[in-house]
Order: sequence, then structure tokens, then C-alpha cells
Amino acid sequence: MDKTFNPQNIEQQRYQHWESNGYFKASGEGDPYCILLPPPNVTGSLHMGHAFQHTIMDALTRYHRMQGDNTLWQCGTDHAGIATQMVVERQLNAQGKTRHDLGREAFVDKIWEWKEHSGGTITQQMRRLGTSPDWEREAFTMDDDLSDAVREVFVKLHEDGLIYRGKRLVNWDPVLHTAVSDLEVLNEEEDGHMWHMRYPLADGSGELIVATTRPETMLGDTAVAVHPDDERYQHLIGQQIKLPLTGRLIDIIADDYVDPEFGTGCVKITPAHDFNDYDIGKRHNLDMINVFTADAKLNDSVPEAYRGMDRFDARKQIVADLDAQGLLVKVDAHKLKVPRGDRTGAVIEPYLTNQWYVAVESLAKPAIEAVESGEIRFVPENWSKTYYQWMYNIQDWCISRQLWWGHRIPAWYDDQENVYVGRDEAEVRNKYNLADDIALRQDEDVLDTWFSSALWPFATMGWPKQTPELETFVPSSVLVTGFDIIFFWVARMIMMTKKFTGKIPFKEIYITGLIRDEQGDKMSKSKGNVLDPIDLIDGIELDALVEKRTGGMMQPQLAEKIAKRTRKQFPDGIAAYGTDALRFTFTAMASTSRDINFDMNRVEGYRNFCNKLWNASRFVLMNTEQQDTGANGGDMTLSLADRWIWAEFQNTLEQVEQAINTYRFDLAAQAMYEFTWNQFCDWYLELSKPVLNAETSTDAEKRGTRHTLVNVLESLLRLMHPFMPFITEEIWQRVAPLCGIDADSIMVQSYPVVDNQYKDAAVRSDMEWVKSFIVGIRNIRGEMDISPNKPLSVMLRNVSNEDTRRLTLSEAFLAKLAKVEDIKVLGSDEQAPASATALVGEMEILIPMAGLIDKDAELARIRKALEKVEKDFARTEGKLNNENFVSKAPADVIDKEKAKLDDFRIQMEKLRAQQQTIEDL
RNA sequence: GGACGCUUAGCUCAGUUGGGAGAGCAUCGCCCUUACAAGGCGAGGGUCACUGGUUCAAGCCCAGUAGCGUCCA
Repeated sequence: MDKTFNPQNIEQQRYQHWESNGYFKASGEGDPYCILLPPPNVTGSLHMGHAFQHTIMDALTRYHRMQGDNTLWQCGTDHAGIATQMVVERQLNAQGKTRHDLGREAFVDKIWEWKEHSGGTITQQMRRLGTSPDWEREAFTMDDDLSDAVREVFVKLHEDGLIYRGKRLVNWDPVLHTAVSDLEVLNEEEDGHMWHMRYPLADGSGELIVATTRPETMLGDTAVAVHPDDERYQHLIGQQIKLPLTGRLIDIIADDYVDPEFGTGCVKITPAHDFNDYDIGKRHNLDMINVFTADAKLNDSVPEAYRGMDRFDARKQIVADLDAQGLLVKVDAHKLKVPRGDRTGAVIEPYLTNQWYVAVESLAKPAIEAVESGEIRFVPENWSKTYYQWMYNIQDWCISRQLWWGHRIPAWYDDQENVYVGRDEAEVRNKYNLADDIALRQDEDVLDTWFSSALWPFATMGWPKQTPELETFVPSSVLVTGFDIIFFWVARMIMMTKKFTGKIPFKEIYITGLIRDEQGDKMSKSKGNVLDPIDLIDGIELDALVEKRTGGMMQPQLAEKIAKRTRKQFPDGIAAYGTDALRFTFTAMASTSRDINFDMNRVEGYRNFCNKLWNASRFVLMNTEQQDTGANGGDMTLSLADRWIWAEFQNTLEQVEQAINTYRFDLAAQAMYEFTWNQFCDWYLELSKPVLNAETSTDAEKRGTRHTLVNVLESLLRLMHPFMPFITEEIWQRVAPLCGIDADSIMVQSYPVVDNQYKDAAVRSDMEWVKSFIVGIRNIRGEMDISPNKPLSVMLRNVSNEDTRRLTLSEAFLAKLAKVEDIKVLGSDEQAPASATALVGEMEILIPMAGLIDKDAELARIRKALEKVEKDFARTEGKLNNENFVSKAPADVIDKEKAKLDDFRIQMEKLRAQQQTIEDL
């Protein structure tokens, strides 16, 4: 074995071995356990959030697989309508073409072509992470079978009256020429203006002043509204305004929506271009005048002067024209929320179009009940509130998109615009009795990508066919995802799965935190703080990293800032930490917190942990390979240390099991780390040395220790495998044969379980005694500058029978680990020389000072210890002197305090006596 | 405006039903001891944001305040 752990040498080939041997497939035996991968965007590449969540999903999958469950991790990608269309369209643009040059069919072919070549990025990256989904079942939302499911669901919902077509105001992306959902619109505060405009009354008797952030929409105004109780305007209600620039007459109406306190208390109403105005328009039966084209240019319903103008140019022109006519009162700086499309960044336009909708109310009800009844459980529980808040206020879902890439809506129109819904044209003709000579054309639009994603839990299992998978893996066990898609996806899966299978899609929803940078900022390209998980695995040179972070950046000054920051933070680039270190980092950071600040220092720390495990294994192998490890029988005598490490391991198992079952992976990681480093390496390996190296050890003793070394390590590897798959496999391959195990891979071994015969509280407290003996001496060495190599003679005072028993068990350990060459037990009447002391319970360890120990240093050491004990004593004494405490606290707490007080008293007495002795020198 | 969350060591974070403040990293001292210097041994470091309340006892429960953050409108 190499002297240091080199992950890059082992990972890829181990992975190929697992995959080619079919170890990722469900076994078909045992209790079903299923995780659905939230399908990543097919255009996507693996980011830190994926890496984090995939680590957790894989840990759960491997854990359950090793527990013997019938474990399936269902993976796949979604077709990401807008994103994918944009990627391919951009490629065409680079060649000076547009999708319209190709036509719909050829363009869609192009996308499929792109998907074949470039669509697999993320799945390849998932393999680098060591994830173990069943790749043979990999699904894609545009696959034939999933598309069948989509059509089936659409038709059924339509038949149930839950899908309808309507002309509504939608969020329109004028760059993409499509509707987008509320969830795809980001509302960020931006600096803008508030224009105050004069609207003259039609009869010339006066005017009203209205304020707006969007003056260009005034061309579509169809009313001015005031509050019904606003005394200033009572007399004007029912009168008319002569709308400037157009000369149209519009009504002055009264509506509660108007806030009389805001501005002048008069609001211009543009029903076709504002969501609130739309509602008012409906209430008052106002005309809806659409003034924009699909590009957000002004259309033919406006005065000729403005036709064809871009909306922002029109704004300038209209403001100028109003000003020229003396109708502009003032312009104030104003902060406002501007809606922008999350893909294009374009300002989203409320736009009146025909779209398809899902009526969600009746679907939402059972979906809410599923969570309320506890059938589906959020972890952490609190996220259910977010879910409810959304579900109680849920709006009908606009599912049509004006794109070419996606599931085409299974609806056909005749020349009279009558609409017919069916699985295909033939079915439609049949179903609606349409003669062959009636021309039908299919709806041009496609469905929202989330519509197909919502079917993921059952469509990937073969629905609408009745398959065994549908029976076995619906509901799945747990969904691991981020809170950002509770609305987008989680809620919709619950609704659809309930509707079409009658079952819930998953029993638990584990909501992970969001990965941020070390300062708590969201990782984003524009901030230049993005980390690529693959770079943490393989490492990356500084220049390449800078290039990656600044490449393709539009603003050069921003790029410069990012480059500077990157060079400062990573002067030597990023080291290759390996997959296991990265995965363990994610595991250790998976607490209940909803923001996770990713700290590179921790990756390094866990890389070191891998190295520690590696070297500990080297030690074990050096002492066991080609030696008798008891794998084929033979007498074994277990030392105190051997029995202790087994007992300690049981304790660790319990902690890890408890932690995994409650989704506290951070605690699981901590327990594994603590055991491996602080118990197994720091103590047990050292304690094994005296047994293995002493000539006086019997064969049975050596065999017992070798057996323990190799078997504890083997169990530990299995314990950690779900979290660190590669290093554990690599080491296990060499360790397993020494345990008499003949098997191909650790990943199909059983997960370790607690064995009560190894639990031994007495042994654990014996070892605590040994440890505190050793630490006491090391402490004196450290503070007195006595070399760890210098053998010491020690004396013991106040030795109980229990101490004597433990002493005989541990003499060899003490000799080796504390470098004690001689131990003398003092009788009660024996005089001790001036010594430095340490306490082990009530027993005193004395190290004679002659030639070794500095009087002042020892006094300082005693004073420090004394101060601490005195403080503890005072606090405890105070409690016990408090009558309220003694009368009201439970008896066991009082007893504990009393025992503590005694303990502190004894320590104080001993330290004071020792202090006196040394002062008297 | 509504909802939720956070504030514990220099940094990143744990802290289970209330009962002796913890880890990793960083820092300081000693050590290349035959698994590991990506290491070993030892040490220092906290007004648990603030105020008040409940309680024999509060980092933990309750109320309020401040600061930061996220989502929804």
C-alpha cells in the first residue's frame, strides 16, 4: 500500500467494476426501499447542491442495500423545455441561423441529436461521485413510455374536467415568446421611477392625477379607479376621463382595491397588462385592450405614432409627449419589484393569451390531507408549514408553453376552432365522430416540463401499465431534495400520484440545506464563487479555475474582481481531495440547518481523515497479513484493549444507526470520525502494539489481538462504506480475506449490527481508568518538558483493590503508552518523596521530582488544577446548600450532585496536600 | 405587509426529555517515537446576540428587543 492515500488511482476502476457487475440493481428480495432521484436538467452539469443531495441519497441507498432491503434508486433526467431549447438555439445562432430556418421538426431532431452527444454530462459526473442508482432504469421525461404517461394524464384530467383552456393574463417572456409560471419569475427590487400624470376629465371641468411606474401601459387604460369612500373623489365616480394621447373616453370607477393613502388615491387601470388591474377589470366588466405584440413592442391598437416601438422606447416617447402637452406633473425616483424571467432575465410582461390550465383545487385537497394525516412526513418537520402555505393558496396551473421542445399538447382544432382532446388524432376522430374530411390541426404548444416531472414517481415505474415495479416501489421511501422545489415539484408529484395511483409518492421528504460559500453567499456565476464538485475531487490549477469562473463573462470589471478574489482564496489552485473526502464533508455538514456554508478547510480535514484511515489500515495489514488472524480457528485470548474496542464499536454502531434513522448525517459522520480517529487509531492501535511485540505474549493473545484488529477494521469499513464508498472498498479488498470472508465487493456485504455480547460497560470503565492513568503522566511530561522518550518510575498512593485489579490488567499498556518503566505501590504508612502528581479517581500517581521536575512549574500546574476544582466544588456546594434544590430536585439528580461534591472534595484535599509538600521543599 | 429561520471559541458548526459548555479547522509549546508530519503528545481560547419571565436549575422553555437571512404577497 502507498504511504499516503491517493484517491485518483482507485476510484474509476472500482466504479466500473460495481456498475458492470450489476450491483446497483434492486435485489428483488427483502423489504422495498426506493429513492427517486429528482431528475436533473438534461442540459445541466453537477453543482454543489446536486453533489450534496446525491451523496445523501447514495448513502441511504447503500445503507439500505447493505441491510438487505430490495433497494432501488430510480434515476434519470428531465427534458428542461426552455433551457434545452435555448442551448440548441444558441448553437444555431452561432451559425447565423434560427430555429425558424429549420422548422419545427428539424429543430426537434437537432435537439435529440444534441441530447445524444451532450446530454449525458451530469450522469457521467454522478458516476464520479460514486453514486449507485440503477442506471439500466435511467429515465428521460421525453422517452416514449413517459410521453405516453403524459398524454394519458392529460386526457384523463381533461375528461374529468380538470384541464381547461382559457384566455387569461399570464407571465409572458417576450424573448422566449412563451408563458412561464409564477415560479419561474424572479421579483427583485430595482431602481425605477414613478411618473405622475394628469388625466383631464372628459367634460373639461378638471383633472385627476394618476401615478404609475409603467407609463407606456397608459395606452391600454380602460378606467381610472378611486376608493369608494374617498371623499375627495365621490362626485367624480361615474364621470369620464379623456385619455391623453389616444382621446379615448374611459370611466372613473370605485373599487376597494385602491389605497386612498397611496399617491393621489387615483389609479389608472390597465386590465390587459397588470394582474391587479385584470381582477378589477373583471369586476367592473372593463374592456381589455392589449397594446403589445409578443415581442413586447406596441401593436396596432395604439395610435400610429407608437406602433412598432419597443416598450421601453415607447415609454420615453410617451413621457416626452405628455410633458410637451403639460400633462406630466413630476417624476420621482422609486424602488419597485421588477419581474424577470429566470432563464432570460427579460422583464416579464403580463400578457393576455390562450393557455391550458389544470384546475388544482380538487387535486390539492387529498395532497394536503396526505401531509396533515402524517402519511407523508417532512424532515425537518417545519417544512410542512411552507407546503401548507402554498397549498392553501394554490392557483390554477398554467401548463402550456409556446415552445417546440416538449410534450406536444394532445388537442386538435377544426376550422371553427372547436377543440378536441385525445391520445392521438385517430382517437380524436373516433371519439368525437369527426369525418375524415374534416381538417384537424394539433395544438402548437407543449406542456410545462414540470407537468411531466410531476408524474415521475409512477411514470418511471411503468404507469399506465400495471407493472410489478408500480406495486413494489410506489410509494417510494424518501424524497431527498431542496426546499426551493417544494412548490415546483414536490407538491405537484403528491397531487398527481394521489390522483392517478391513489397512493402517496413517498413516505418522507427530507429537505436538505442549501449550499452556500464560506461567507454564506449563494453560489452564482456572477459572484464568481461557484465551486465545481469535480474540481474538488480531481483538483484544478489556479489559472484554469480563474478561467472557468470568469470565462464568457459580459462585464470585464466584474471578471477582474472575480479573478482577484479567486487568486487570493486559492493561491495554489485546489488540491485533489478525492470523492470520499468530498462526500464525507457533505455528510458531516448535513445538519438540520437550512443554509450550509461550505468551508474548504473541512474538505481538507476529511481528506486527512481518509489518509488516517488509510494508514491505520496499513498498520493493521502489516501486522496481520501472512499471520494467524484466527480466521481458521485457534485459541484466542482477548486483552482488555481488544474487548474494549469491540465494546466501543457497539456504542458507535448505535449512534450511527440512530443518526441515520433520524436523517442526522452530521451526527453519523461525527460518530464515525470520533471512533476511527480518537478511539481506534489513537488508542487501540497503540494498545495493540505491546501485545503484538512482546515476547511474553502467548500465541492465543497475539491471535486474539490480530483477530480484533482485522475484524474491527473490517466492520468499521462496512459501517463507513455508504458514506465513503471508494476507500472502504479498496481497503476492504485486502482486509476481508484476513477475516475469512470470500466475497467480491463490500457494497453487497451486510451492514454491521449491534452485537450485545460485545457490549461491556465494565471493560469500558476499566479502559477509562487506563486512559486517565496514561493521560495523567503525559500531562506531567508535557508541562514539565520531560521527553516522551524518557522512561519514568512512578509511585502510587491510595490504591484500592479495584485499582490493583486494573493495574495488573494494564501494566504492559502503561509501560508502552506512558513509558513507565517501574511502578511502586506505596503502603499507607510509607513516606513519598517530593513528586509531581496526577489523580486517577482517588488514586494518586507520583513522579519523583528529583532531577526532573521544576518546583515552580509543578506549583503552577497544581494551582491551575486546584482553581478549576475549587470552582466546580463551589458551584456544586452552592446547589446542595440551596434548600429549594434539595427539596424540589429529583433524588437521582441530588445524589449525582452529592457524589460530585465528594469527588471534588477529595481532589481538592489531595491537590492542597501536594501543594503544601512542594512548598515545604 | 405575512410566514419561516438564524445569532454558541478567531473561522465553520454540533449541543437530543432543562441538571457538569463540545467538535473540526486555526493558534501556542514539545516531538521526524518502527501506520500516518495530510502525523503524534500537550495547552490556551466562550457575558451561549440582548432584556425580562417560568423553574430549585435555562444555551435549551415563554415573551419582547436588535441584527442577519429566506420564502410568499
